[in-house]
Amino acid sequence: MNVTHEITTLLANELNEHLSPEKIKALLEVPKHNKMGDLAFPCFELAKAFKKSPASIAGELSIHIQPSPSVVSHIEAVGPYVNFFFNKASFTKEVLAAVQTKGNLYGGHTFGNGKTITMDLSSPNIAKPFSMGHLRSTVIGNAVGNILEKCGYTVARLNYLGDWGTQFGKLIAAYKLWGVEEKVRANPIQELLKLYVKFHDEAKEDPSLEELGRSWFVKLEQGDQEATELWEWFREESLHSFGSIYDLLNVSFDSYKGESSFHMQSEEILTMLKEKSLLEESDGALVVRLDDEGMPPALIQKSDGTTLYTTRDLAAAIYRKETYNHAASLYVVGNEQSLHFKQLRAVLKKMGYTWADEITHVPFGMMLKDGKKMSTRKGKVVFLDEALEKSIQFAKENIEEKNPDLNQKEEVAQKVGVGAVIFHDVKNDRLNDVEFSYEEMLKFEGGTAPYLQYTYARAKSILRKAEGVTTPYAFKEEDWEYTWSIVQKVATFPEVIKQAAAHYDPSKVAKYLLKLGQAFNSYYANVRILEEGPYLSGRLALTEAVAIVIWEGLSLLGIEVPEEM
RNA sequence: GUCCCAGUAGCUCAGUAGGAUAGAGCAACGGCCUUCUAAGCCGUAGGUCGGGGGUUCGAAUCCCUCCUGGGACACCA
Repeated sequence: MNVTHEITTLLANELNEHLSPEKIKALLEVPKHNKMGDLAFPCFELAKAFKKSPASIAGELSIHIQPSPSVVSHIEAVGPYVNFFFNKASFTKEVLAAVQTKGNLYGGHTFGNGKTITMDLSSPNIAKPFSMGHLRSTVIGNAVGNILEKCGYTVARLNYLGDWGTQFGKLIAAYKLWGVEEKVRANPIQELLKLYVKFHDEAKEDPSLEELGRSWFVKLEQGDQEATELWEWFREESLHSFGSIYDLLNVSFDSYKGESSFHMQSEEILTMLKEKSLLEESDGALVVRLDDEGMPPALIQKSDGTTLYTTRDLAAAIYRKETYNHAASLYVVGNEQSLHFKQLRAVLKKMGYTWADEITHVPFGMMLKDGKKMSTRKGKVVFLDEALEKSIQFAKENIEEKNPDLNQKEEVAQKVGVGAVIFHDVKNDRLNDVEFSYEEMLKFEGGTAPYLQYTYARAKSILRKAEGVTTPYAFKEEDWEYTWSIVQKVATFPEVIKQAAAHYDPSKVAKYLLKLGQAFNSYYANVRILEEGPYLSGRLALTEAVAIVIWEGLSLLGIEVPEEM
């Protein structure tokens, strides 16, 4: 896999006065079409130096350079490009050997060096149903965490529960006005949501309700017994209900410390801000001005003396640095909060924390309903547990139709159904808004998790029938088109992981897996794998490599993979 | 009003540290199951890359401007 290195060196020898090896390596690109080889060197930039056309430079280079035939089989000048064709046999051997020895560790890196990265992810609000919106943070965050771990980082997943704030004052007020204990006990989340929605509806007619809600929050922050008991009850019920969703999604956390854990520190924060003369009073509230950063001021304390989101986030950020001594602190939170995180970082910096730069907001687009943001207040949300249930049910129907004799149908249906939902959420660029649609989510063909799970199951089915995978890695001449397409992709897995980690972008892994899956399915349809003869071992090794990479790739995305389906 | 994100095939999206004929998947149409799981494979059709300028040998990609959609912008989170 050091073909690139070899080619770079040869080019550098030829061009040492004009281009550095680093520059050459950066210029090398993978051609768009297979017929153009495996690596290409564009000669445009050399045209001025040589006072020749790029095409003639390419022509000359292609003659002068003579790589070892065991690495590059031949070179072709096509227009302004020098195209290199790898020695497929030796390259393939190298790739397959690497996958076989490393197994599921293939594609990993060590550059993380054990350094700790904290991740704020999922962070649902208590007393509200887990919505499709929170799924994004959970699933994207979890996948990013897995990918970072694969790169050698230690990841601390922090579920910073939305369990504090004025909204709970409103909820308590609503419960006191209209709540029926038995109803809430029987169906806590649904009932609490009803109360919350009702509160906002009624508040439109009767603005004094807002005041009532705020006053209950004041009581809560002051430790009022009745308020605290109700809040604790709501919180407990919520955690219970979230737990089953996290089990289903196969996500776990290192901490469930929510916002409520940090409002007590607000006094310290205020003191520190005062000492640095950062605090200003404005309309009875306390703010930190950020004009010099071109930002609106950050509100730190409301005029009724209660804390705000930002106050608690400041305390939490400091706590995280002190507790985890992180090298980076990621916040997997919706794009609509980007101003908040800019302010958070700016305030921390003003407070003198140089590590404020370690804070990185990893934003993602919204889950939309009818082209608009979903709103809990208006009751306009899609509940995740319902969506998962539907998807699992659909997976069951598919099994009954396509493979009724399958073992462990329930378990497989769960993996497929949940996998489809997760994949649907991570396959596209984080920043894209997603219009929620069951039709889209319950698609089990084409670019979906079930497609990849199915591809894996087919590969495993073949490997089960074979008597183990051995060498030699030899390949039939007429199969190379299909074989090579797979080998190329398997070879780039490590680079894909690296890119995904660098951009905190799991969709790169998802896209990559789809390409690999397509290549293998095409191979499967055109090449008979289980055919006795001198090439059997090579085909099995290739099949195994694909299975390993798909399994590992899906696992990184947080998707479980059944052995059969 | 200010700032942020986005606009690529009928739909959902790739492709952006500028590069060779703009790619997938759905949907449509036509093929392929007496042989390794048809949740699959092969093929056909489908595009003034939102509009207009500019930089460049070369722009979906960089700059300017306009249009459209969404979001954020002081006592919600």
